[in-house]
Amino acid sequence: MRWTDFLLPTLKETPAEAETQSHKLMLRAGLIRKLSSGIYNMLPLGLRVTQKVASIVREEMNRIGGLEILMPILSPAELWEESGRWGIYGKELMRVRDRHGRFFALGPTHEEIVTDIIRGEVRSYRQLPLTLYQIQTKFRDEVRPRFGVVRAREFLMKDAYSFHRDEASLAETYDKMYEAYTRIFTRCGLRFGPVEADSGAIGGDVTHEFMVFAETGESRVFACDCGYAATEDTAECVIDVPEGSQGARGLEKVETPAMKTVEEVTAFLKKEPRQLIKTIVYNVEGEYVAVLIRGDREINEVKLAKVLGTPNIGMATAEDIEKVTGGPLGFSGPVGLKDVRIIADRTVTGACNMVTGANEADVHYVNVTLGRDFEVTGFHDLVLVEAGDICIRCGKPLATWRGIEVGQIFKLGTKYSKIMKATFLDEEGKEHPFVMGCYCIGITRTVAAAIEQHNDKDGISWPISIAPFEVHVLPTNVTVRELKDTAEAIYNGLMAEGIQVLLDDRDERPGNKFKDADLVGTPIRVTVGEKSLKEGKVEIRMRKSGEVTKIEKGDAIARIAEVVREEKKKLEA
RNA sequence: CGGGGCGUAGCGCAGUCCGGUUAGCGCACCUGCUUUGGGAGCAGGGGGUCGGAGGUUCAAAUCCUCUCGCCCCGACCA
Repeated sequence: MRWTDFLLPTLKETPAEAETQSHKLMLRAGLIRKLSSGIYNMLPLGLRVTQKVASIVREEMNRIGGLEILMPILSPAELWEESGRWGIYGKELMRVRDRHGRFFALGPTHEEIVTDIIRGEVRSYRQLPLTLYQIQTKFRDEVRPRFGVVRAREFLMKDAYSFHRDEASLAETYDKMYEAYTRIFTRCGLRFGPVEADSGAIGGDVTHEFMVFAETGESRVFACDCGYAATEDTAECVIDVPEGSQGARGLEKVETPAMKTVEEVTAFLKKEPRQLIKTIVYNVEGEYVAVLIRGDREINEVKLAKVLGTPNIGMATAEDIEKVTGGPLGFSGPVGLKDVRIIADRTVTGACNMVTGANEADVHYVNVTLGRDFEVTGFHDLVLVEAGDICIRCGKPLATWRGIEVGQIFKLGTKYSKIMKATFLDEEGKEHPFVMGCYCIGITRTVAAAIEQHNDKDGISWPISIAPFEVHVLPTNVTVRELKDTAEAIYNGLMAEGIQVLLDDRDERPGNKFKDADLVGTPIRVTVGEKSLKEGKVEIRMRKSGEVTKIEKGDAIARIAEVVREEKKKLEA
């Protein structure tokens, strides 16, 4: 491609709206332009990268036997009502109405639609397993679109769905997907990690998220050298449980004037936060539940929601707390608490001689002991893991890092097939619901994640597998005949080798061209300038290392083609 | 939805508090000349409903009311 025939609008200054490196660089290097909040135009350069990522994904899906299909973006409300998600998906589901007043959803994901296809077309166990996938625009009315294409309201996603006769078959496909995902992100040149995760609105029990390591990532992950890795929502850790209740001292009330926080109370009583039990009252769909956790730890609300069996939980208001406990906010405790379900984190197991609120203003209890002074209906793992906590697999401390979630794989089971009555017949003619899995990858998000990992002060530095061009040919001055002709010859020669080349044939000063070349980030740059050409040479410069080698003009095409092959080889999975 | 901030040329901004020339600067763009190895110089030029609507005033980018959009922080997720 000749630059002068292309639309590649680079920006010297960063638009004010951009916060993260990937967003800034996608705008500056002319990959995208914003149309509206969370909605982007994909310019030619951006599309080239997106399509490269998509084709790597397609190759790997096909390799494990996936069949590509294309489902419509618009889907009738009835299908969503059947699964129950028309109601529970919430405001994130974009809805439109046709001229007859019928409602449609703009697909955020397609479980209902594939399930509908399969229940119509597949009758026999002989047709299983079956994996269908598509690469398509998805819509989610995000509460807060952010970071450009990373959290957009309209984005490109690969979504695959597998159908099985039993869990064993699902497990097999799940493992193949896991490996395919590993190959995909490796081929894209990303540093990433699969982590155990929460299944959220899509449902199912077993699920892994694929995280690309990035400082600006929205997700926090805990990981251990032994291979254990999980998101903040699901991470578990070993809790040091104190000894039993021998040595319990007598329960006592103490004055704690205006001291509401753990820090205030423990400092006043000359105790450690871990000697106190926090009591947090939650409003669970109109009912109140008191949740106990040791004073030095925080509650993980995702775990709590799972234990309570509903995502609709929130902290009770100050007024509700007075009503429920009889005391003001900040002085709640389990002792004498009536008519409220009390559950506790494992840190409360064996609680002895602890401090708690007394459910009256400015008073706390000391020497509170489990079993003697209060009871709980159950112990659960509700703790929010922190860096340094102990790994449940190997006993070493957990490390923490941030990541961008680029894909997730789920074992759905029969959640959708049961409710939508999608069944097949086994050898004995017995009817069973399909066992399902679903597997997605954010294609446009992967592009952003790649930039987030591969950039420096000068711009993007693409892994060659997803670079919009493999080689950037840069004549320093196109008004000089010899420079122009040499550059053109190399350009044509490389194209004949099947290499994707961008020729900067603009009549610009060299400085501008160098700056733009670094910004756009093509991995290999060939500089055709007067200095070297006098000696009959051209220069190869690697974008990532800055390393320059001079080569004979006559060897250029063969040598460059070789460098391209070497670079590609490094990213093979 | 709650909290904070911003809308002035394609991009980045000043001017707004304290109303008063023809609304300004840098970059980008067009023409010409010079220049050509890391974001050139000179000269000339084009481009604005000052987000929108209403109001106050002799006079509004500037003051008041309403409204729309965008960004950031929190609850969501590929």
